Amino acid sequence: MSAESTTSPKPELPKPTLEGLEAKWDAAWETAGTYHFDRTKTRSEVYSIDTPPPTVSGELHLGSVFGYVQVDAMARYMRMSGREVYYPMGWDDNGLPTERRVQNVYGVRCDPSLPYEPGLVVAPLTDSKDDKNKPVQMLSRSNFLELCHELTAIDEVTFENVWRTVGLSVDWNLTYATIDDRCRRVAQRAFLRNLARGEAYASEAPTLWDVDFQTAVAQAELEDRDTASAYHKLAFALADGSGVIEIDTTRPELLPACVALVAHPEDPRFKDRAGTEVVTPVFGVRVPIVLHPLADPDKGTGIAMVCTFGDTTDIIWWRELSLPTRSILRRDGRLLEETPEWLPAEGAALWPDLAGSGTKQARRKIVDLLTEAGALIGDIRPIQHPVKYYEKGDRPLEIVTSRQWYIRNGAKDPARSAELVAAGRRLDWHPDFMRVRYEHWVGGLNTDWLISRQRHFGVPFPVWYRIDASGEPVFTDPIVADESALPVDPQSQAPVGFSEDQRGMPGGFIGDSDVMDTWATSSLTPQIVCGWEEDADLFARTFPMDLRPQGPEIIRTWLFSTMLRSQLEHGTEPWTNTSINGWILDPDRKKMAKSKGNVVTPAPLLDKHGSDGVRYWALNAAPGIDTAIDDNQMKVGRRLALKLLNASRFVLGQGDDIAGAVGGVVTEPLDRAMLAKLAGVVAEATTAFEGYQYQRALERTETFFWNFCDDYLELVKLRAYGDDEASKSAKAGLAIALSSLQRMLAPFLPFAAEEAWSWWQQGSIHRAPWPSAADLHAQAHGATAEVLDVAAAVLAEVRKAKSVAKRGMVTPVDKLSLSDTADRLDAFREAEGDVRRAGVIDAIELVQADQLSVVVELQPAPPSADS
RNA sequence: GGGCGCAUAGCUCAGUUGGUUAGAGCGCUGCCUUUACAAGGCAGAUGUCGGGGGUUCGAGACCCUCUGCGCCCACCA
Repeated sequence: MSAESTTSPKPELPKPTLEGLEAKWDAAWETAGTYHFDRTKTRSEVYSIDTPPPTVSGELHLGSVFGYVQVDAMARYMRMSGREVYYPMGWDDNGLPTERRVQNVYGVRCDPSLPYEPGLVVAPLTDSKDDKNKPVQMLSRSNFLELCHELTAIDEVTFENVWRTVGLSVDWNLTYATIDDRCRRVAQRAFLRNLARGEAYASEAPTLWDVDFQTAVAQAELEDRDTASAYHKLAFALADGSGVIEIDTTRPELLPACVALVAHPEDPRFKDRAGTEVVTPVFGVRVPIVLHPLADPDKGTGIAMVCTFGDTTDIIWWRELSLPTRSILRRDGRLLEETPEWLPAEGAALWPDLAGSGTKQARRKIVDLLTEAGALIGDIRPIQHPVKYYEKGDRPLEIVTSRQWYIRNGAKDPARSAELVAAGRRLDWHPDFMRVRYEHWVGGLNTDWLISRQRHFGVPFPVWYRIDASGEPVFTDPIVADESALPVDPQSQAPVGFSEDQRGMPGGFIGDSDVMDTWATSSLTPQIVCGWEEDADLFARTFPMDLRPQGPEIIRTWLFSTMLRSQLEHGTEPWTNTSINGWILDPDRKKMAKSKGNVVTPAPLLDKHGSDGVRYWALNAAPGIDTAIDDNQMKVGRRLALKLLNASRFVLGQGDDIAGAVGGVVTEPLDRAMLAKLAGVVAEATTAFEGYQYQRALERTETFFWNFCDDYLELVKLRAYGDDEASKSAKAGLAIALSSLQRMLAPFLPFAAEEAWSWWQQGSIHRAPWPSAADLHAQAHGATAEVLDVAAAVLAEVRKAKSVAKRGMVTPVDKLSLSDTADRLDAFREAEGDVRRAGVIDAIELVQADQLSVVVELQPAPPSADS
């Protein structure tokens, strides 16, 4: 073998580049089925992941990429460590976000009273003037639903492309959408079972209501927003004519709905007046003074106006004090058209002017009336106070009475609540402190889970109601669908024993017109993906699942409700682990949110830094830890990926049979020391991954890899040239370490790792076995890392001396004096030849001493041309 | 009002059950085109570990307390 053939990189090795790796390897993995689930594996061999189905609404944001990449790194580690990973992907396309998006994109609204128009084509709105001025187009329910399906199908393709670009190792044969047939079947089946067991029930009750979307909302979907409001002090005349009682209210427009005044039972100012009556100003309605401990003597004037219904406390007072119901709001948030029958003549006379007003308009009018009547005392005092909103809504929630479906969630059942807390404690949480949020939520529930929504694009309740002879629906005894017929649409299908022409007729039936909230379906993702009641074989291999990854903000919704459904249906936890990702913060450390307008989309960053670069940034954050968006970290990741390619290229240029060197024997002390050190890093990384601490595995691996490049590679590269035993040992060391390092970086940098692996190995690195610390230890033949540590330390001193002297690294060293302990001098002697070559050192003097000290005498600089 | 988390270099963050002189990257400064890598490499400077108490032979880490920030929850007249 000639000298040239071993001293330059082989020409056929490609010039390392990160460009295009994403598309290249995504296609290759798809073709090879690299991530296809092997369903011959048994439950103990399988690692199943309950992937969060992202809401399909336009664009993914960087926060999603952050969380999903962290899960993917775990999935890749699990796969390499020998588990068969079950990794599906879902799309949450069911529900309000999709309806809202369809309304905006196409300029349409749903009117369920319209007939279906087959073949109707609706084009998305453009930015043109014509489209902007176009009136809203009203569509039948079926046409509207068709558009929902059409748009989500487009969005799902976009989403899948992003996920493929960031390298999620999902099995793309295993996708679901929360509105698809399978999900509707599972959601309806689970509901029917809840109903049969008494866990689901319908109830007519006051509920929080969004007047824009015209639907009920659940406790979990509420958020408080600080909202401008104002105190109005109103005078209520005592019915016996002996004076007035003043109350403060922020909702004067609800005065016609006032049913009582309430004070604290111990409040000396009011307790003796309990049972007496006052007269509402302007409207002249007589209402009682009542006592209840929730009335706070320190708030306002210490006595409050109870209306049906101004806030949730009103509901409690109304229920516990058996007050009458006097609702004045319609479901669209406007005042009733017809004059309320409880108003006396004086109040009734005012109504025609108020009827149909929005709440703001009504407030102005009633304030004017109060002012005229002299019943508004003092100034209106503006305040900011928290008001309940639907998290996706724009106007404060109102409270209306309506018939809704609920699932018992422990809010009214301490035993069930305790079971749910206990189930949460059997889960392994990553990080553990997130468990507290779950426990607080379970403990703080005050109503059962309201699952019905008065919307269109969702899973229908699979029930119908008989219509009695007088034409009224009978809600007490619903007709339920048969499980074998699911999914059903009671709006378009008749129940067994009836025909479609009996719909709405006396003696006939009507279908339940509500749909389930999205969470009522997504709380069943383990049942959906594992084939509950549809694929018993798959279910046995995948359920209960291993991991539920998700965001912290949906512990109260998704995590809790999934736990609840699984407990109710299976009596078990749906998974054994849950990992909760942190937030993405913008560079000012503010949470990224659409409402703040600081959302960052992933595409430009992926383009600029490459998927491996973006992944590196995301994977530096531990589970549950918030992270600021940081371009620098992405650059560092990109550089690490490029370094992996370059180092691989270099090692693979060390001979024709470098792949064979993986099976070689490492004999030289320096090489053995390196493998000993590597074995330790593998052990640490493995332990870290098993504890879901992927970021620690990355940090340890990365540190070793840079030291490997800076020190070990430099120390052995000259020895590796050649064909003697020492050269073979170096090549074996290089090959074994490279193979290990590529695999250890593969979960983090799947594209660069696969590219470098493909240069010398068969098959995908992502199906290659995770390196074994024990094997590496055996190959090190009992060595410790000391020889490498000493040699690297001395080489660093030599480099430093040259750097301080502002000389090049190839500058020869005339003499090196090394002082150190006897043990470390012995270790140094083992690698003396390597250090001598790497540092270009002539003479070496060793002096026994207490600690390391190095004196470097450089060859004198040649006379400089310009000095 | 209650709870959880965070506070370490100019910036972003490590620092596992307490244990030598607290680390990395970015940024900054200097040097080097060297045979894998100049979109690179090598090297250098940089800290009252938020404040105050306490436990301990020893505290960035454990306890108490205060301050600031973030998030979650809460019946918000």
